[in-house]
Amino acid sequence: MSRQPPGGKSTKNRGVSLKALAEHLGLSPATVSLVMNRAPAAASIPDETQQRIFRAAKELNYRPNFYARSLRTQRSFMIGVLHPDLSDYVALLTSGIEDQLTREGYFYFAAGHRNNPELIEEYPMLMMDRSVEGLITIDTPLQHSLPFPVVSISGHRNIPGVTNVVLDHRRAAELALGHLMRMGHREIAFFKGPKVSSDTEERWRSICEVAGRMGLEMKPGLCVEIEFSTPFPDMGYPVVQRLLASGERFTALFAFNDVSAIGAVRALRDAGLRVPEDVAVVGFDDIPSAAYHTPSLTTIRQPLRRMGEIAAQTLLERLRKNSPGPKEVAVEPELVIRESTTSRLQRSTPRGIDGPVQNELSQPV
Amino acid sequence: MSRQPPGGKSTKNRGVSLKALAEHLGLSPATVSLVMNRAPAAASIPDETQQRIFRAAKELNYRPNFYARSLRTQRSFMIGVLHPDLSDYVALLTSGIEDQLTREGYFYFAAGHRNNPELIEEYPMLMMDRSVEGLITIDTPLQHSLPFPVVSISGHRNIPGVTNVVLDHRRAAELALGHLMRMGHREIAFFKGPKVSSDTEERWRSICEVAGRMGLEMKPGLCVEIEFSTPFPDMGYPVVQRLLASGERFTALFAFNDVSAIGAVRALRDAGLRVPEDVAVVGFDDIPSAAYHTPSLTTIRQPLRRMGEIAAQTLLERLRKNSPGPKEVAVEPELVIRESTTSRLQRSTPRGIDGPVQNELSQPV
DNA sequence: TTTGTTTAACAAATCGATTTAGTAGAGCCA
DNA sequence: TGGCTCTACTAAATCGATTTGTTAAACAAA
Repeated sequence: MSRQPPGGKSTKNRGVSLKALAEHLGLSPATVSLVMNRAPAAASIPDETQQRIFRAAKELNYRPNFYARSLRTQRSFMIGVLHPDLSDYVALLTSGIEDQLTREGYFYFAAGHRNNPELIEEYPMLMMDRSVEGLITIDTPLQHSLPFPVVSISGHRNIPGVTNVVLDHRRAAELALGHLMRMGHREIAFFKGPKVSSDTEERWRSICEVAGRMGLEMKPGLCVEIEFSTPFPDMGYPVVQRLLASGERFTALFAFNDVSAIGAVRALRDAGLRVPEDVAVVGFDDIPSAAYHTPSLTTIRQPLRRMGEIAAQTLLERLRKNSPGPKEVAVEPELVIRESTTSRLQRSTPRGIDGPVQNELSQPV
Repeated sequence: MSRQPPGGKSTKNRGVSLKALAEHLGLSPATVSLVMNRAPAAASIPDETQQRIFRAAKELNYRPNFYARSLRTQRSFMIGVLHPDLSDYVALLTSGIEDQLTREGYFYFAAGHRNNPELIEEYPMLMMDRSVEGLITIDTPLQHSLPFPVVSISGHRNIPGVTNVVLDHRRAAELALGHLMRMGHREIAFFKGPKVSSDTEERWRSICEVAGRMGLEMKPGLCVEIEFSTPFPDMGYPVVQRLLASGERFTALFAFNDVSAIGAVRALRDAGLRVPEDVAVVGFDDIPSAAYHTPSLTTIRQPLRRMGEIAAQTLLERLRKNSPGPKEVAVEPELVIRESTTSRLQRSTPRGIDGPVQNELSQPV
């Protein structure tokens, strides 16, 4: 609370203050402030004086002290962004968030909690200390309400004051399983996400439900759980090794996300299996590199950039209106078919993240 | 300068102020402040009173107003981080930076300029307005000095007040070309990076120089320039298409970075060429997914996380000592040999980012 | 001439801390 | 009693803005 590192007063070399500017002009700080802020009260000040003020401000390169202003106005134009780690997934969301925030003059603090429960608890407080006006959480299990508006991406808890931006996971499961079943697969292995990921439960529930509805049996031996979470493909590798070691037969695999799918593909190939000929693989997210892998990944696309934009817009809207905002905003997934589920002859050139290949085939292989 | 979005006073619901706390205790704000900050002047205050203060602070959940404090002390504990875009490369660096900053109670603002010169000019000013104590730039061509300490990662300009954290590009070129030549390659194609990337010039110069020294001819027809910069592999794809269209023969390719290498591999394969059998490919950076690609990428590893840490440490050190700091800090690259330059029989399992495969072969293929 | 209104500004309080320069009272000594 | 040193605090200035309530002067209306 009172950490106070030594020395260093680099904030000192600031330019002129409002007072100095006013003095230079032979006016009072009040007048200058009113004019600079185009306050209604400045209406009575003659245009000539106003121009004089603006000119002097430019000339002396006057820049208002943000802290002094924030202290007085109780507005910080700061948003906190809390995530587990800077993965591809988070980076895309953050791009979308940043776009919208800067558009309205906001900046953001980002912080990675690495799934450490203490940090998940502590960071929102630290951000509050720094007077953020609101918080966006990404894949972060918040435990309780906070004294400012929160928008949660892929959070699924029902917490007062928190707006959830969520993917329609049921639809996602339908797309993935529908595709695999149309391709003739019946022995499908499933990755269950790591416990720390807040999408895990919801996604798994949806898969089970949809599989049931489609009459697809989910063999317990083919359901494997990812035990740890990293932003790197080593997340999926050992899981497939376990699966293969069990001897259980399967012709397709629905991974938890693209990153684990990539690790899975690697493990399959290292075991001498071909993708998609021996095992078809479906990822989740559609991160940019999914289109460029070999084989390119069939995946359930989350509109990540868009989700980030929506989260930021929703938060700004809540701040503007000072209203509780919606409990939930849903976005729709999309099936992107690429090589990892289709045979060589049928595949086509990947077109990067904005031109997903959408030529779904209706015949099983 | 005076943008003032409407309404919303969500910063309002703050807890007790120092004054309120002092009143509650029947003491003056001065006393409470001295004790809370463990100031030397608090030495004369009896332990019992101190405990009383701490207890009350905890009880009323007193949290100092950061802006008020910053205004008074002229310290913000804020650092700016400026980058082109949130790529894998940037994400890793940023992780390293964040680690070091949070360790000392600093937060950071991140902003992506997307290589827009106006934003490159404007963002440092906006950050100054927000009273950052220093700035870390990543792959960003700064034009001039700034009124606070700056550490630049992969910046190569010599600007007063800017410490450069740079890779030893000569060594990098030696590692890459040495490896390719030992593998028997003589017709090597080269990617020259996009003009906007600040590493481009230095890296290219080093390659030319080392090639000359090694007696390797760089055919103009095999030197292709990447025309645009994205964080995605579509950066390398069209370049290889051009190269192939030119009809010039080559057996190896040294890409600008891993991302463009991945795009290149894809283009080669789409053209019916095998990697590494027909064309060997070397990347640059060693981003996490390089090890998981098919084929896994041989690459020149930059210790990105470490570079981020070094940048942050250097900046904090400069702030602490209020000194200009070193002009330059160099870090060493490392050759990581994987499948994209070695034939199938010789390859081994990738071990993720921390266990690079180092069994360099001395026989040409 | 008096009153009222508009114009063009300013003084001073305020936001919530930090920090310097004091001060009232106790204790001790001569 | 006076003078000195501690002890345990506090008053008040300050950081740099914003904002409310006045005010002096000019002008218009009665």
